Amino acid sequence: MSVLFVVASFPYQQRVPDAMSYKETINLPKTDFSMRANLDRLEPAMQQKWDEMDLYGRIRRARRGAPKYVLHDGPPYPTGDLHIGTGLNKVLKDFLVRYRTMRGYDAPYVPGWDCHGLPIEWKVLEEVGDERESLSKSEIRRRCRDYALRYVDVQREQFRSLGVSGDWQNPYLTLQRSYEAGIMEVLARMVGKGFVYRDLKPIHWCYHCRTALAEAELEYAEVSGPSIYVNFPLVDDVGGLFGLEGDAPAHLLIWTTTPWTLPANLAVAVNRRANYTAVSYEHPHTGRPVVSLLGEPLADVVMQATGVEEYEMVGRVRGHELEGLTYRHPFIERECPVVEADYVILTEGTGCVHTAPGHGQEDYMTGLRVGLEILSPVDERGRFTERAGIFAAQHITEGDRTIVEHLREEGYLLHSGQAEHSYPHCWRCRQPVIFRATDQWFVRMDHEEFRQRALQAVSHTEWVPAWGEQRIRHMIAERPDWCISRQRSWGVPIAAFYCRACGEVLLTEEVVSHVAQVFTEHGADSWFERDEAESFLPDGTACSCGASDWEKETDILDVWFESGSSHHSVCRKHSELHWPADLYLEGTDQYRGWFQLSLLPSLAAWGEAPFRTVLTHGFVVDAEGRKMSKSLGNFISVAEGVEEFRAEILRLWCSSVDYRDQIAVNRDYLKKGMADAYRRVRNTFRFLLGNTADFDPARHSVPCEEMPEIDRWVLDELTRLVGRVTRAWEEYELHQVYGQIHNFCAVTMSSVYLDVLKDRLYCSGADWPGRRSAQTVLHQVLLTLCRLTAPILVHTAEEVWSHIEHRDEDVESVHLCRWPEPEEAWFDDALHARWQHLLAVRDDVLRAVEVLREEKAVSQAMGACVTMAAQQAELRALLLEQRESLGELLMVSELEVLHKEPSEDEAAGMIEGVSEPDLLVRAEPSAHPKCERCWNLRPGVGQDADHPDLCRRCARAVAQ
RNA sequence: GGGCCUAUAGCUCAGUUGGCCAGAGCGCGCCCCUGAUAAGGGCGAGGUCAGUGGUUCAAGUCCACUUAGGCCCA
Repeated sequence: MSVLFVVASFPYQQRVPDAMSYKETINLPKTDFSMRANLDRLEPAMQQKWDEMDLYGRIRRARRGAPKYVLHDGPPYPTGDLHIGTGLNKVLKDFLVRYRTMRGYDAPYVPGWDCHGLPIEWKVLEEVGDERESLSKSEIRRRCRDYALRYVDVQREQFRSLGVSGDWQNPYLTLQRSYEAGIMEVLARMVGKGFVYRDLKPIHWCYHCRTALAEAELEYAEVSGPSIYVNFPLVDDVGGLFGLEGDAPAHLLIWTTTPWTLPANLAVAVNRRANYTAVSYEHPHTGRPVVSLLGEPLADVVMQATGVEEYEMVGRVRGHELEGLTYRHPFIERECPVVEADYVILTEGTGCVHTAPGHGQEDYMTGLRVGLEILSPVDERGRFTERAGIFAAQHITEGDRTIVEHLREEGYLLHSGQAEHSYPHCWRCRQPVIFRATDQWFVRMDHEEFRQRALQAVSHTEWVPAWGEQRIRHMIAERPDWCISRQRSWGVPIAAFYCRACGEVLLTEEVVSHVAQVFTEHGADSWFERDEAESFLPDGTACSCGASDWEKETDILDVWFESGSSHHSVCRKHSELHWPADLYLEGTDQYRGWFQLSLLPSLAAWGEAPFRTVLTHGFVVDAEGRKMSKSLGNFISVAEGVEEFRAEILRLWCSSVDYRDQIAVNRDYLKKGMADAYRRVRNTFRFLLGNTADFDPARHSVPCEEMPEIDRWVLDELTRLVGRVTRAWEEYELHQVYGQIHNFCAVTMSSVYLDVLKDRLYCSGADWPGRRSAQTVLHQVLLTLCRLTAPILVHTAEEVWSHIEHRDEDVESVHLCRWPEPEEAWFDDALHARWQHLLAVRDDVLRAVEVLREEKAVSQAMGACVTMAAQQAELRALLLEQRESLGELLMVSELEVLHKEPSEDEAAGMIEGVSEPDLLVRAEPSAHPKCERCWNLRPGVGQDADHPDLCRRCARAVAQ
C-alpha cells in the first residue's frame, strides 16, 4: 500500500506546476464538428443548401449515361397531412434510390400523387356543404383540383422535410393532361384488344337522388323492417331423398328482410357441407299439411319464430345433395335452381338463401359463378319494371307490402314479422338505399388466357418478401372481372359514346385514341365542359344505324385504373424513366391495390408486367400494436414526427425496424433508443474527424503491411462491414444495415479500437509511424463510414463530408460519392481468427481486473499488472506471439505471459477464462509509478534524468 | 369465415443447410474516467425462444394444431 501511496502522491508533491503543461504536448483531437447536432437547425439548413446547389440535378448529370435504376413511386392521395406510415414508405424508397445512386446507377426519383377519386371529391363536397346540390360537375371538378393541388404542396413539403431526395419540382400528378391522355391510351389499347365490355352489376343506388353511391358515401343505421319466411314450391320430388311419406307439397323455406327483391329471385343458395332436414307440419294459415326444407340446426328456432308448434323433422341430407333441385318462383312464371354458396351460414335465417343476383353483392357473385342472369327489375326511381310481373309500375316500398300480401293469399307466406337490422342509407338524403344492377364497364379476366398470363407475369417478378408471390397469385387466380366504371364527377371519363338514334354503344380503340389526343391538349376537364360529343370523335363518326348524333358516357374510370396506368403515363412517357420499372415499393395493402391494378393494364395493353421487383412493408401501428387512426387518437403525422423527433432520427428509426412486419411507433424507443444510437454514430464521426485533423493521406499514409496488428484487424473488420452492409442493401435487409453500422461504431470502434488508440494518438510524437498508422486507419474508416451512412443519415453524413479535409473523391456532396467496395487487400482470415481469440482474452482479463476494481484496489485496468498463462500450447503460442498487441489492447500497467504450462503453484490464484476457456489470468495492483504525461503506470517512469516524471515513451516524445 | 404473414430478453434486432451453457446494441443496476467530456470505458442482472403436441440421438431452427396481432377479402 505504501507504494501506491507514493505513486498517488508523487505528482501532487512535486509536479503540479508541470502537470498542466504536459497537456500542451499531447495531440488532442481537434475539430469543428460539434458534439451536438442541433438537428432542428441542421436539417433545414442542409436541405436549403442542397436546393441552392441543385443537388438532385447534379446527381442526374453525374450519372448521365449510367445504367438506369427506376424506382417508380406509388402515388398517395393528397387529402391531408401525411400519416407517419406514408412517411416511412417514402423514406424507405429514398434509402434504396440513394443506395442505387451511390452504386453508380442513374436512379431518378419522380414522386407522384393520385389526385382524382372519391376521397377528394368527398372532402370537397363536405366542405361546400348544402351548396353541393347546385354545383355543376365542372365546378365540383374545379374545386377538387384546387383541393388536390393544395395538398400536393402541403405533402411535398412534409416529404421534403424528411430529407427525401427527388424531382420535387416536377412530380407526376394524375390530373396532368399528359397523364390523363396516358390513361386514355392504356384504355384504348385494352379496348382494341377486346378486354373491355359492358354488363350489369349491382351497386348501391339511391332512388331519391337517382345516383350510384360508393361504399364511403353510405351511412349505416338501425332500422325496423319486414322479416318474412316464404315457402318456394319444389318442382322435383324430394320424398325419396328425405324418406317422406304422404303427398304434402315440399318447399324450400327462405327468409328475407327485403320482400321487394323477391321478383328478382333466381335461385336459392345452400351450404354444401351443412345438414338439411325436411320439416313436416300443418300450415298455420291454410291448415293444409306442408313440408319445408331448411337447415337442420335452424329448424327448431325457425319453427318457433314462425309460430308452428307441432312439426316433425324427417330425414337429413347434406346441402350438396340439394344442389341442382329446382323450384317454381311463387309469383313469376319461372323455374329456378338450388345452388351452393359457401357464405351461407347456419346460424341465421333458414339455411336456404333467397338469391337475387341483381340486388346483392354475394348474390351477384353467385349469379356470375353459376351463370344466372343479373336481373334487376327496378328502375332508377325505385319502381318495378315489366320484369316484376304483376307488380310492375309499383314502387318498391309499396312492393314490400303488396308482395307479402300476395304471398299470404297464395299460401306461400309462412310468417311475417318485423326485424331490427343495420341498413345502408344515402349520405346526402338519409334515405335507405338499394342494391340495383346497372350497366357497368368491365375488364375481362379470362380473355385470351389473360389470367394465366397474369399468373405467369407474377412468377417472373421478384417479390420481396418472397411470400408476396403467393399472396398476389391467390388474388389474381380468384378475382372476378374488374369493374372499372364509377358514377362520379372527379376523374377521367370512360370515353364511350351512345347513339341518340338507336342507343348503340360506341367504344373502339380509334375513338378512345382520339379522345386521348383531345386530352393531351385540353385535359379531361373538356369532357365535362363541352356538351357536344362530336368534338371528341373523329370527323364523320357515324353509327351503324346511319345516325351520327352521339351522347357522351357519364361514367368515369375507377381511380385504380388511373394510378394503375402510371407505368405508361409516367414510366413510359418520362424521358428519364423506363418501362418496366425496376422496383415498386408500397405497403402490404397494395397487393390488391396498386400492384395488381398496375399489372393488369400493363399486361393487357403491353403484354408485360410494369415492374421487375415488388417490395412491400408492413403498416405503422402504435406502441400497443393497434392500428393508427384519428378516431383512436393515436394518429401521428409526418409533421408531428419531424417536429418531435427530427428527420434524421425518424430516418434512423425507419432503417432500424424490420419493415416486413408491422412497425410499432414506440415513442420511448424513438426518443431514447434512436437518439442514443444517433449520438453514438455522430460521436464516432467526431472522434474520427478530430483525430485525423493533422493527417494528410498523401504524405502520412502507412502501408497496411507496416501497421500494427490491431490496425490491420480494424481494416479487416471495416472491409467485412462494407461487404455485410452491401449485401444487406442488395437483399433489402434494411434493418441489418443499421444494425451493422451501429454495432461497428459502438463495439469495434468505441468500445475497443478507439479506446485503445487514444494512448497512441494522443501521446506519440505527432509524426511517429504508430500514430500515422492509426490515422491511416481512422481516415479510411471515416471515408467508408460516411458513405455507408449517407443513404440513411443524409444530413449528418453530408455534414461529416464537409468536415473531411482530405477526401478521396473530389465531389462537393457525399451524395455524389461512389459506394465503397470491399478492399481485397485488407481481408485477412488468419488475422481475423486470431483476433477472435485476442478479444476473448480481453474479455477475460477485464473480468479479472473487475475483481480488483470491486475491492477498490484499482480504479481501472491501467492500475493492474496482469499475468497470463495457457494450458495448451496453441493459445500460449498466440499469447506470446501477440504480446505486443495484447499489451496495447488490454491497457494494463504491465503484462506478463508465462512461457510454459503453468505449474500448480502458478495456476493457483489465477482465474480461469470464460470467453477463452484455456486461459488463466491473474490481475494484481500495479506498483509502477504513473507517467505524468500519458497517465500510464509504467516500470520505466523516472528513468530519464531530464524527465523524472515521465515514462520512456513520453520522455522521447517530449524531447522532440 | 377465407388467403397471406408475424410472434427470440423492457425496447430494436442477430441466430448460416436442426448440433456445444440462445447472442448484440439500447435501456436498467453497480462502478470507473474527467485529455471523445451535455462525451468515453468496465462489470452485472434480465429469455419456459407465444402455447400444445409431434418428427429426430438432437429443435428457437422441421411438421401439425392453438392463441394473439397485422394486411387483404368475404
